[in-house]
Amino acid sequence: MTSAARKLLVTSALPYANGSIHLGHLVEYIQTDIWVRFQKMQGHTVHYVCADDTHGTPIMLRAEKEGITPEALIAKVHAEHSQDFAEFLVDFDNYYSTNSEENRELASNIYKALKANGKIASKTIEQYFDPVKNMFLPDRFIKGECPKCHAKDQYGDNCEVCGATYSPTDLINPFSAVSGATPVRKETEHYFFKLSECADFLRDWTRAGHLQAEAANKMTEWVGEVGENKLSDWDISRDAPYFGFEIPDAPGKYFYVWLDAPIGYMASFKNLCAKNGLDFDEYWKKDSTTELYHFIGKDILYFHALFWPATLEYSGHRTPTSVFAHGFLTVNGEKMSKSRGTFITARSYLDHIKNPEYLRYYYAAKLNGSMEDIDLNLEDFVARVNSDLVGKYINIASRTAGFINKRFDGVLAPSANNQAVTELLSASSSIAEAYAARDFGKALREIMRLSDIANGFVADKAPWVMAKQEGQDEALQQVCSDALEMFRLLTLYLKPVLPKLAQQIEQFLNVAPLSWSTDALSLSAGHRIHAYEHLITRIDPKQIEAMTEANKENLTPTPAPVKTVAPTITASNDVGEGAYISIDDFTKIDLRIAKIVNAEHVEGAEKLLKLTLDIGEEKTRQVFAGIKSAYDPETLKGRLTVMVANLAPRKMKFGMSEGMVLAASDESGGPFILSPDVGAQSGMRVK
RNA sequence: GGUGAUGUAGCUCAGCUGGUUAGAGCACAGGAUUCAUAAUCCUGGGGUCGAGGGUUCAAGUCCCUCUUUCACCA
Repeated sequence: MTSAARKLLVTSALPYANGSIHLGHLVEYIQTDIWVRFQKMQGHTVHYVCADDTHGTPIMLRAEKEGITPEALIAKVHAEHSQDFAEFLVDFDNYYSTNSEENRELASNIYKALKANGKIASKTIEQYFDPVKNMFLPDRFIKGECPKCHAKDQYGDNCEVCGATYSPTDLINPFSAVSGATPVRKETEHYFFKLSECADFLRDWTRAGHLQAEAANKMTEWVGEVGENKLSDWDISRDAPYFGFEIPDAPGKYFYVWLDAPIGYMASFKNLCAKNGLDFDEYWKKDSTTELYHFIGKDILYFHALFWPATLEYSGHRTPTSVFAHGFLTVNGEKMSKSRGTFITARSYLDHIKNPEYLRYYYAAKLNGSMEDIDLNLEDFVARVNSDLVGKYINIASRTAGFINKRFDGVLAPSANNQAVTELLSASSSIAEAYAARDFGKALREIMRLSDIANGFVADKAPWVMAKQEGQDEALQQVCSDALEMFRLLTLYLKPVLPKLAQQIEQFLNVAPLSWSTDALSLSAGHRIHAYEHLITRIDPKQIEAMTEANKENLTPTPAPVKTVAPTITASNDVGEGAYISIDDFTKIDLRIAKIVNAEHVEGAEKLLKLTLDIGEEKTRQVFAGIKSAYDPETLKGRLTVMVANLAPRKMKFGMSEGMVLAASDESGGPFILSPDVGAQSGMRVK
């Protein structure tokens, strides 16, 4: 281990100010926080900064939808995010916002520097424009028919049905997801960062050890070999209306959110400098000797390993020391899913499981510094926390402190160099190495092995036998003191992961805050500890059940959730709060009489029936409805009912669901599907 | 489709540059123990290391083909 004090600036990726923090996000913040805490415990100077990523079209449209200003929206989200992070013990030195004066100034200056360096070009391009909303449309806000498989209602960049990728101009019958209008193609001038001219720099940079090996391989694919030019220029401007920073010399043009987002790392740090009197340039100037680390998800490697270093390099700044990418989170082996109840927000976890350190421990046990995805297996989570933390680790104090307090008035015996204690002590450097390498899983495996040694030591010495014998007081005090010394070391080793528990234990042991430099300072003779109280409790599997249950989206009448269609049509949650809708809003819903021509069970689906509906179109519609509990498919065939015909089709595990059948239900029963009166025909509009 | 990863006991994962009978934790079975939040300790069962081919004295570890899962393709 290096002992010289280093200066580190560490970041986690900026969460977008458009939604809540969920367990997937937390992998990264917990990973970074553990690493940062470890580095601080090593005595290094570390600044950990982050911010909300606040710009872009989705934020603008969502604010509009909620009837508030973007500033109000991002302020609200900022408060929520800050609270979530604080409760998960993610200890940022500064949590800021990309919508700040510091960021505006830095983004402008970087842009000017790039321009002065000849790295900015302007070009007229043709883009889809929404004539009703009077705005250019990002790819994700244009929908239409897939040019390959002709699936309807696909996004402008790729088809969710056949997986084809294309540009929005390839879509058949495109429409704006914002207004529904048919977009027109319109010319506009855009500014580009000439990334193509940075290929040589990036080829070298990506291979110079700043990236994990897998990431570097991936970059080679993108940058291309020498002589090959695979990089194209990067479009960094957007037209008004856009929520972001206006480009200094270009009225009506704004920086693309991905330009100013990473600059937000700098801005957050600059804001911290102003508060703490730190020297901004020491960390960002071209030949800085400080270290800069970015923790990110593998999905945004492109931005952090190509755009970002190039932006820094050609604007006269230092480049990152390392970019650490991690994989995604799966829950019970599958992508997080709202219908399975595994799309769990930070808040929901806190409400049900309460203790954030359990999740920190489990994630740490799974993280190894690679880009592999990690799985949160909820059963394993319970078993691991209960067994490792309660059964093994905390048990050491629980089973020995009582003797010390009752028999020796809390006073410890002088530390005797016994073999078990020595072994725990000598593991210090290998555990530190594992932490430094972000192989937290390895560190925790080692720590649990040491916990086993400690428990084995206690079982071997059997202090409870000594307690009943005459003249064994000294030995009893010695054994328990040694066990508590081992407990102190284990607490030190676990502290980056379990900072709050460690703090409580420091109090119980009556010691100063533990750090790596104090590992050898064993509890001295005559040291007095406080009474032991239970510090953590086991997780009841019922808590997990309740949590997933609470996160299950209501599957009735159909699992097509309004939340996952285009952000612009996201329903607000204020139904029932007296919010009225206009007749125009209502007429947007195309309700039709549908004849159920076929109904069948879906293999593997607990709640769904697959319905084939005739609504007078050439083709029938396939709809998955969550009504299995109440209906036998046979009794449905031939019936008429009512369906929403223009609901965005949704890809489900079992196929596409092309609409939604209406049904009534509440806690007392249901679902009950609707039937029209006699005379109604398939395809009739309901209004 | 292309590229990069990935597939090791029921579950979650270790296995470095190829080298003795493939490891851990949980779960399971038997025993011990009662200090401790039914915690702990000892012993044990359980794997053709995704499939097939190849290189080698020797392959989970290298090469080829196929396959699983995931991501990326601006």
